[in-house]
Amino acid sequence: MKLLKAARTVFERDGYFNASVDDIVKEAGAARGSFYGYFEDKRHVFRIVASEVTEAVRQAVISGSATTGDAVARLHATNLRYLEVYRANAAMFGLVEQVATIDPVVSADRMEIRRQHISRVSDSIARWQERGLVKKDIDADLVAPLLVSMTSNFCYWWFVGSETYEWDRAAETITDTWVRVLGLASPERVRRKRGGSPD
Amino acid sequence: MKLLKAARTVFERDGYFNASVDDIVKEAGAARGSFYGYFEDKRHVFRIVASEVTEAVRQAVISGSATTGDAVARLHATNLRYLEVYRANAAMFGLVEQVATIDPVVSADRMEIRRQHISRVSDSIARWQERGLVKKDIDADLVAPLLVSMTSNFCYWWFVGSETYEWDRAAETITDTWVRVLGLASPERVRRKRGGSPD
Amino acid sequence: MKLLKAARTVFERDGYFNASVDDIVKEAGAARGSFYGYFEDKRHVFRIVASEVTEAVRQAVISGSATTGDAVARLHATNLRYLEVYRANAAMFGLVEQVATIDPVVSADRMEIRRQHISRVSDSIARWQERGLVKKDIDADLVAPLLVSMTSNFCYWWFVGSETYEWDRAAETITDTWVRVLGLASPERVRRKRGGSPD
Amino acid sequence: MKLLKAARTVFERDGYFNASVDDIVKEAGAARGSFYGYFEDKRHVFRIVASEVTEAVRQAVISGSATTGDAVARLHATNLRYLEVYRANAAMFGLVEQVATIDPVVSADRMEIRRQHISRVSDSIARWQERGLVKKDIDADLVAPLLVSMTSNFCYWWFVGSETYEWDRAAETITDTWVRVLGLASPERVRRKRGGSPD
DNA sequence: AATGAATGAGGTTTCATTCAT
DNA sequence: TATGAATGAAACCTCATTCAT
Repeated sequence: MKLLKAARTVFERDGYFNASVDDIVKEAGAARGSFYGYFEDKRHVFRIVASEVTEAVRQAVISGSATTGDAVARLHATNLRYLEVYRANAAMFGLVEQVATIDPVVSADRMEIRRQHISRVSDSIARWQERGLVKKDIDADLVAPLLVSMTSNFCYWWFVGSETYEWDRAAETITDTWVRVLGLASPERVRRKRGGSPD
Repeated sequence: MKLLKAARTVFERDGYFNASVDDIVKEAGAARGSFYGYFEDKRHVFRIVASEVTEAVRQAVISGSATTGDAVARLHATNLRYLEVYRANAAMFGLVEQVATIDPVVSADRMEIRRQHISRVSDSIARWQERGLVKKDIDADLVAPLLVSMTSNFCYWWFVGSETYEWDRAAETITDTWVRVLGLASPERVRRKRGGSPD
Repeated sequence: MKLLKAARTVFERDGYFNASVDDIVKEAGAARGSFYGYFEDKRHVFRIVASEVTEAVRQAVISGSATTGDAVARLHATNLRYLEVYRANAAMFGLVEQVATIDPVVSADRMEIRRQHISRVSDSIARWQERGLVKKDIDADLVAPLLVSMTSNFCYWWFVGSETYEWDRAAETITDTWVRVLGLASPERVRRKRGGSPD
Repeated sequence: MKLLKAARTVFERDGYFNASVDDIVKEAGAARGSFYGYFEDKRHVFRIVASEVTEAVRQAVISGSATTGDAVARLHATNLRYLEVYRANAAMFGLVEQVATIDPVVSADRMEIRRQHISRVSDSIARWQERGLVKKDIDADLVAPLLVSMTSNFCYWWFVGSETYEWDRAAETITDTWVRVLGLASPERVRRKRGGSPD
């Protein structure tokens, strides 16, 4: 919708706190009062805009859970999908972090994404452990949040902040680091070798 | 100083955006105008309060660079120091993340801390590589920011957010994860050519 | 407009410096914020109110430039028009002098009025000199500002200050003084070569 | 005194309204509170500074009342004295006009100067009329304030405002204009000629 | 639904003045 | 007398929100 699109434009341009309802309606070419026919207030419209983005991240993180094929290759594919979604929505994703610090609803959304992300990683680890690809002494309840923090926060400084990295090398190093942390062996390697110090 | 202490109290209680200069002077039992004898505005007083905290983090991260002794033990000590400083200043540290999104000065401070933290980790990795404790093919320019992201963001969700972890186990898992990522062998282990989980 | 009228009322009653935006909105029966929908600040609204008055003066000073008829009679008519406009807008005219000392825009307006006034007088003198009603050795570049100063400042003390003069006698003395300064002879008098006090 | 001098400096530099007590004590190198040991408030210190200036003008206007000698020459001398004092104290004199619009005491002082100036001119006219140098039909009660307005306001625009005139020519034209207004004949001319149309 | 003028609470900031030392 | 920190009244201005049209 016109106002929703305008809101996202203004938020991305000015940030949440500098954006005023006025700026949004001006951007949309609408009248001041029209805004309140659609949204309760600035928070409300932000929550809606934000949910578009968080949904995209959820998709990137949740999908592709095929249980067959090469584990490392699939992990890498998931990581690449995550990096791409993060980069494409960097501005809004930065804003979600910003607004989460003051809006309980956005904060809850943000936590829910992380929760799901962690959950998905935990499940993967458990599956790998069952298949003997990851040692049983890996504490998934701690390692999963650590890996999610590592990846999401690295993306934050890369795509929202001003750190610059080379795409391929960064993506590969991320996956490589996951592999080292988990001692994740490719199924082939498991077959061939005994097991698992990270290479 | 009275107003500085009050400012920190109010910021930690109400957050940056809900805090007003009025609240601060009320908390300090001072008059409205007194505030402006010491600070230019709310931003200014926040920057000062924040710099106290960022300085504490800097100390935790920078100090203790003895080059002898057990590498893993010293890494663990540094991590513990970091966790303790983060926990002790959790509220303010959360605020720094919050305000960094809108105040360029706080943002620059925040970036500088990260830069120094990464730098310190890079240096450690380089030293370990020279001593043969870490393989040369570890890309410190990417692994250092990844490790810093992992640790700082995990602390954020733990101490500022509402995730709960058991202190000892979390601390040990963090160090353990660093060790796995780097393939860091204790000097002894290097000598004895024996694997083992870090203490 | 409601606020503009209220602003003028308050300015005339309290002066520029004692008037607050609050007083103006209270006088208008409007809300604080309404003011800023129309004006940027107190200065701005004053400039608008002032421009109404300066425009009135400009009209009084510029108009009626018929080139025929009795010179003295027409001079007197112009002077009367000036006195009337000054008296009718005395309060505001005093304020313009007051605010001109601190607001560059009002100051520029004030100067422009004087410039136009002087210019108009200069032109008249030149015309009279061409027609032989005023001697060529009159230095219009100096005499015009002197006459304008005389008239406007006399009005200031009369209508804004507390000096009191009898209307007819003052008006006639002013015109009479202009005539003496310029040695302005009525066309008839020039023809008849007879002196006479201006009507 | 140190504060008085500083006050004048600050007033002349910043104007009355922009000048703060703070600026004055800073200029004087004194402490905030010291000011109130000497003056009641900003108005008070301005009144004192102003009275120095108004006294100078009073002197220029009142003195030199010798009743003998050439009338026009003495008039010119008085006018020159007035111009010189005005020019020398232009900044403060402008401020007096400014502050007179809001401070009753300064306003009264300003009026008193004008009253004395007018009075002095009236007396001169009366004396000249007795001596036959000025016609009896000149209405001194109106012509005196007109001449004072002319001279003082011309000086205002010249020395305080931004109008520029050549000193000698302006001074002579002023006196010349007085002479025309009054039909003032030099005693010599009176003796030689019959009477008095201004040359 | 759309409009946009009007609202007024809420914040910011200044500065003349006081007062304990 | 000198100091300068503290005071607090009084102004300023913004902006989310309402409401009559």
